Amino acid sequence: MSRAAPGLARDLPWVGAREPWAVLVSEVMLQQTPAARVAGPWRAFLERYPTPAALAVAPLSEVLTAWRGLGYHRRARDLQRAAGMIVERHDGRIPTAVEDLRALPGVGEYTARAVAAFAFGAHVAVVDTNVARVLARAVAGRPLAVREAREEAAALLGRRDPRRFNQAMIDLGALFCAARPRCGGCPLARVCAWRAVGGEDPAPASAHVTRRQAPFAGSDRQWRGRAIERLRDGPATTSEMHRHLVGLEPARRRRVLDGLIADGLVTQAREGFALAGAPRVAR
DNA sequence: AATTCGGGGAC
DNA sequence: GTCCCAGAATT
Repeated sequence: MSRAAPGLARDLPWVGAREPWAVLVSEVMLQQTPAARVAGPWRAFLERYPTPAALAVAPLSEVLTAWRGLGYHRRARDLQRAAGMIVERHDGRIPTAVEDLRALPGVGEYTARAVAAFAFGAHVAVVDTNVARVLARAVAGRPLAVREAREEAAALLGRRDPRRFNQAMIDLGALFCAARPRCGGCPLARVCAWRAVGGEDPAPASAHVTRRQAPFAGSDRQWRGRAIERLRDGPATTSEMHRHLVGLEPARRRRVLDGLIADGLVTQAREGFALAGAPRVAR
């Protein structure tokens, strides 16, 4: 495995990986999830599901358990659906074209381009939250629209190696040009447009990347997570589930559980609830 | 264009 | 406590 410049790149296991399935799994796990938290689950997931075909035939309940610690459980569902599409439509191999990658569930503009660049060496630039900050601050010194950010990234890429360029941009954004800037030691400090221009931080208003989130405490999201976590230990009777969600008013409890069922993450039988796709257990 | 979706670490 | 994380789908 190749490795980016020591001292700049973080020690993350997927950096330098080129196997397309491994790259796709990493990029999906990294969506809105701190990189440091992904490392462990990524290795374990690939060991358990080394190919798209292996994931496609697994019970979703098992996949959701392998997803523990990552959150955003619909990503796991979509990744499994993507694996099924890869098996059926692409002969089990990850498609190479950005357009075909983009058609997979859970694969948006960033992820499609990241897989194309990192797995296949395609000559495309990625713009994630890290890159968007670097472009807005160091390059432009002003807020950038989504389209402008993509154009700036492509222009900067030029004829460089897309793997190293994109990784370097991401690492600059993660290590120095972070949400809370750490300009001391930043390799770009001498040429940074924002430092030259001054004024307000141009990053938050750029590229629709830094959006504020609703409070998590007490939210439906928190209760959904609590319900999923309970079901990772196995099926729950209705009363067991209600006991586990104590403190949640019945109307919201119904909404939360119905939402999980509508998302295809949970099934409800007359005995109670279980993670979707769980093998039937005789009693 | 605005919401929804997890959960934990940094501060 | 607040902020934010290698976004995407839905409404």
